Amino acid sequence: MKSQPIPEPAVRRLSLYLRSLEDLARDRVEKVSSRLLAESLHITAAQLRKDLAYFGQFGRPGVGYHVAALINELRHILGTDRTWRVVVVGAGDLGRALLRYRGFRSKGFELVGAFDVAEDKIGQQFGQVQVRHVSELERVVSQHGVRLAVITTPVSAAQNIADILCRAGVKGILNFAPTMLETPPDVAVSAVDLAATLEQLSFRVQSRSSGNTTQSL
Amino acid sequence: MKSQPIPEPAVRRLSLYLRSLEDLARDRVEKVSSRLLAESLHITAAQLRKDLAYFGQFGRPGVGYHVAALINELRHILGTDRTWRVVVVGAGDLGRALLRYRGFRSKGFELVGAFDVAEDKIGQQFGQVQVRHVSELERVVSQHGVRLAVITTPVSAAQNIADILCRAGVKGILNFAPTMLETPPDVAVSAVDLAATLEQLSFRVQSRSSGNTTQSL
DNA sequence: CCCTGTGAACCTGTTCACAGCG
DNA sequence: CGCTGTGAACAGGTTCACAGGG
Repeated sequence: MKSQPIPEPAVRRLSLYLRSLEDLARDRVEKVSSRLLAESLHITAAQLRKDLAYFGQFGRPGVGYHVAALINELRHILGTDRTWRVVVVGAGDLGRALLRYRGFRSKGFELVGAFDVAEDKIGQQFGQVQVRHVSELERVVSQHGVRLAVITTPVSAAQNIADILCRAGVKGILNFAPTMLETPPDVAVSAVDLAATLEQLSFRVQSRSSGNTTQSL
Repeated sequence: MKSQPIPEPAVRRLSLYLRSLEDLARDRVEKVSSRLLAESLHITAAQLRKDLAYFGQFGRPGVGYHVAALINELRHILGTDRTWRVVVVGAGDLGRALLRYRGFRSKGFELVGAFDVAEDKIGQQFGQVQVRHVSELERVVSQHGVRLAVITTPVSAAQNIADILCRAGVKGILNFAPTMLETPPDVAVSAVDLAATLEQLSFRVQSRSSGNTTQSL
């Protein structure tokens, strides 16, 4: 495995491969070919093999990939073979929905804190965590070594929260506020813009150039 | 404006341009150069000009773009200059959060129906709409000519719901269930996979190759 | 023979640099 | 002179096709 520049789209697809592999493992499938794994994802087999090849040699010619082994490899590559502590800032409808979502834990993410400024939300419990005031955010994040955060605040608060998070040592932010966050270069930001995603659909439907491409952020 | 193949990423950026322009309009800014509009989005001015050029000539040399006019153009291109009726299937935490989210209306999307199978949810009101049983889904969608839908059901139900939606005439699906939907080629699917998005962050943080790229689905 | 890993060819999208208009 | 629109050069990703292992 030589150190190469990894295509960004390849990393996105890794998550899809992992999800499919976990499905296969649940069905007690032990090995799988690139063809079989790729086709349900509407990806070519060559693409899948090349994506994996950026990170190492995991398959066996004539056989395919060992499902359990590849799952472990992918989790290791993605960094989810250990648990990441995550805080959620903004306990509105969306924030609360995320706090109660049970799909994160098994993927290696543990929601350890929720924050808001509204007095009536402070102290309420959603999922496993109680909502604290934002004034405690910086202390909690740095004390617990939290490195990932989710922002579900209104646009008006988002940049300020991002600044606090960066000061406290967060290295990755999942941003649901429809605004561009300015962060230091060592802090990664992924944005989920629901309105923009609907606009994409609108465009594709309207222009009938629809190609049924499923994109996963 | 010649008919060309439009780069898919260009369309995604259109939503970002539109959002920035709407911000400018709110601040009573009347014209803007490609440089100014691009820089806050961390995009090059040439990129922005080329993206717009796929759709027409909207700027004036020496001046820039007229904010209000370009907003209208972009809305027209995206198809959001008219209102799209949207149904939400799955009234769990996430579905309810979307139903209450007020950011869709102003972008041209109107949530007109919510559906679930849980008896205790049927009849409850979230946002402007009441939850109906999924058995009514096909009828409501086809009667009202709904063409966009959001799926927030568990994975186990998602494909079945997608089939119903497609039968009823839906042409675009925003899918939050972490599974690949099979749809006819004339139905567009956009997927938002929250766990996968966190995995991307995990990877970027872990490998410290973080380049602070904000991607918007 | 089936399947992986991979260089090479291909294609798509981005950046550059400049002609031309206001 | 500033700024747009655009062909041309460039970069990044994807697909192809095949060598080689089991």
